[in-house]
Amino acid sequence: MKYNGQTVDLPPEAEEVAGFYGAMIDTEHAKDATFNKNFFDDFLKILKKYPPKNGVKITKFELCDFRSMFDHFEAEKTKKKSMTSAEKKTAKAAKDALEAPYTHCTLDGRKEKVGNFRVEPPGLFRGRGDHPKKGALKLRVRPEDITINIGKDVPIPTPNVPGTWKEVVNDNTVTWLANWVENVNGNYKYVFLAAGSSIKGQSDWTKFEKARELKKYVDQIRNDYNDALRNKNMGERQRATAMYFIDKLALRAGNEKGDDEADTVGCCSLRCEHVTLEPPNKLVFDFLGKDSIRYYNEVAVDEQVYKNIRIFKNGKNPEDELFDRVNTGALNRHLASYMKGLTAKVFRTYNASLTFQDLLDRGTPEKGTVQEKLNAYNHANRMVAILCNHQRAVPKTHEQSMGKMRDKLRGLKYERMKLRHALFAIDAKYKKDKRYKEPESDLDDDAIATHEDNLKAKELEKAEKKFQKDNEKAAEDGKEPQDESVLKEKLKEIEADYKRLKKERGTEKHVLKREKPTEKIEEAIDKLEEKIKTFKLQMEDREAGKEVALGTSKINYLDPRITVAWCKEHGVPVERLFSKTLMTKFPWAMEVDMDWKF
DNA sequence: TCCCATGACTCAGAAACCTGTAC
DNA sequence: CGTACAGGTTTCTGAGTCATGGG
Repeated sequence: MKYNGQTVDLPPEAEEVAGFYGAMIDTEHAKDATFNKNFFDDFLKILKKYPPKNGVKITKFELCDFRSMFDHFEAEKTKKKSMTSAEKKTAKAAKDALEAPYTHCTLDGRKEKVGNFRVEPPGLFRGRGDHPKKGALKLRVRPEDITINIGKDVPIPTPNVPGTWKEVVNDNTVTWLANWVENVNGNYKYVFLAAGSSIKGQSDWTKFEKARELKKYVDQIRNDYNDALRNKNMGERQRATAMYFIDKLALRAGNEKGDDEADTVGCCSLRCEHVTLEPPNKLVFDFLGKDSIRYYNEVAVDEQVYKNIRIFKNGKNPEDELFDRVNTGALNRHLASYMKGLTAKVFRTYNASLTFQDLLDRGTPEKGTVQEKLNAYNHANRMVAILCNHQRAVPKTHEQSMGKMRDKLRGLKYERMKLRHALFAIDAKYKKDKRYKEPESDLDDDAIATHEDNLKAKELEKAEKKFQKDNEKAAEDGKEPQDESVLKEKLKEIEADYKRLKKERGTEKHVLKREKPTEKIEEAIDKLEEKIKTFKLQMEDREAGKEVALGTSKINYLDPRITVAWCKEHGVPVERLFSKTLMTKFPWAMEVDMDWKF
């Protein structure tokens, strides 16, 4: 790196930290003031211990230049990319062989896959949202930091780097294999078994069975909280209102958070500023939830809920707690009084899976194609993801791919228009036919001209390419190449075709290249009509789903047995919906029969 | 008895990686 | 038939939930 234009000769310990930042100068993190401050504070501490060997004094972040480090990492990436596939394969095999001893463990005599067997490498803490500690240096973890949890009387594994374990315990009441305390927030980090392990599978099954059990109690719970919405005791009334939100809106419980964390909220920790009243009965929620993801929802609510929120907000400041007499502990204890193990998060699982089952039952076309059924499935999946507010960043290529789709749609409409005009040219009576009246609204003369230009350009290019290829082939076969005039003739033909099309513009008449009887044209229009319709739907779907993440609900909230049973009932291969990892995550769900319901 | 820190687990989106497909 | 790249899959680790236990 450079400082104030001067090259800095850093010892490896300091160079590593500078490199962590250098690799990130092109990211959003490097534009964040908190991130930069935290990084630089920690960098200075490291520099104090490992000062530049050439005596440069680093004191100001603004004078640091990490560009050369960034370029270095980019070059490394490019080098890696440019390896031949054979080289990549060898490199991967070598890495796999090195890691093979650590990927599995023995649990009760069975071989089980370990999830995160690599310890987290050092780096800069990538806190989400306005995390006050983002950018802080996350230290390298050494054996001395790690506690391992193994069976009694089994040999103690040797660390793969020099050092000795912090501690070796034999605790069979927990599922972790190793843990350490991370230095930035003081949180525990664990090595667990993989998602497909027996332990995780068992726990997943329990989770969904618990959610199903809620079905037996949910009516009573709803009756009770609806009554309690009017309770004279404000604590009870607040709790009932909170339960209403957790149940109807699938909000998270909302534990209290500290000052050293990002300011995010859930149900119990909502502040007055997060909910506004919109007469006569609408509430507008606007707050940052888990991962600092915005929750925005305008929703019509029960009249009494609306009144309650007005009462709870009365006389309070925006930054005051909306439910000042409710906390997650008390709420969960209340829920547990209905059913053993019932907590706020069970409602999310319950409502997600039940909604999904219901949408599938009502929305799957019995006689549709597999694709149509898959569309119904994805739609149901999306509705659940929206309910749970599972978001993603809009894909970088979204606008581009929408543009391409719009072009394609215009192309289809153009084709349909030409077919209609062909009918009109044959018999003017078709103009009166309702079916062919609909004008292509987004196909004005300009659009048509552009489209035809594009088509022409493509055809010309294609013709040239074909000509070249034919000649190459001829040369290979030892034949004479075609004369240049053949190509010229062809190009001329194309030009003439488009000249004709240009003349047709505005006449509502078209002569097909190959003559067709009117029935055939009508048939073709119908087919095209269908194609346009489904394509439009596809476009709308893509636009509506650009910010919705489907994976989270599929992995965590939707009982996999719903999917398996649905697949069996509708003859859809499960592999179309579950990736390899999901297949290994849900082996316990695969045997249900087709009429299983959540 | 309550409250609050601790600990262990699930759930979350981004980034890295891989793969199928359109050209 | 190779290649580029878009979109799907897997990995990574941060951010929640919630039970427990000790003061």
